[in-house]
Amino acid sequence: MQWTDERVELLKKLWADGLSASQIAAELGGVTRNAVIGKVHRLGLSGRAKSAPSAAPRLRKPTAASPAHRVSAPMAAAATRAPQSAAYATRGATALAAAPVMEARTIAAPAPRVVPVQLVETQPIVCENVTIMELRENMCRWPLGDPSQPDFRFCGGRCTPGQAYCAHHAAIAYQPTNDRRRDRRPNVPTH
DNA sequence: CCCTGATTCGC
DNA sequence: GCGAATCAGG
Repeated sequence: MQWTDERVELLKKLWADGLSASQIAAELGGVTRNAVIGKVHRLGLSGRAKSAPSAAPRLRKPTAASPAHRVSAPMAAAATRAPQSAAYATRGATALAAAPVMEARTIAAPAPRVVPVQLVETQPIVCENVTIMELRENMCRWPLGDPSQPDFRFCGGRCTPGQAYCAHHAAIAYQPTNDRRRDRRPNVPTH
């Protein structure tokens, strides 16, 4: 990915809006938060409108050394860090950039608004109803409500980073449809 | 643990 | 210039 004028502009805007580096990275897609921070500094627009605790001259990295400083494969690190970033659509609805990777069909179909709590779960489903701004990598991206409405939220429940949904919503989202995928073992015979 | 920005320095 | 690795902290 490269820092095109448009991406730089968006970066500036989002940074000025107070988004965190990781949030901006997610919005932009194809970059890590490190890249964003690095760019921000290079653009000389760090600091933002904070109480500027700043100053705090950083000590040089004492150890250095670091033999295997970097992974051999250039993209390896980025890949592990941002497997989902590539999935984000940079183009189009910016506000939905962090939405789970789903086809239009999927968006229309599940109508997750009314979450069926019929499934047996050990714990009650806890949807934190977070906004896109509050979404983190380890938060469930299960949409709640109408994406076109201002009250649109995401579940926000805990999930392992890289996973789209929390355990509960993953169970809903990834229900095998039996008649599809027959190449998969229908069920485990015994034990 | 999760996260934040800041810095260094090989590329 | 770029950004991963690292640091320092909340």
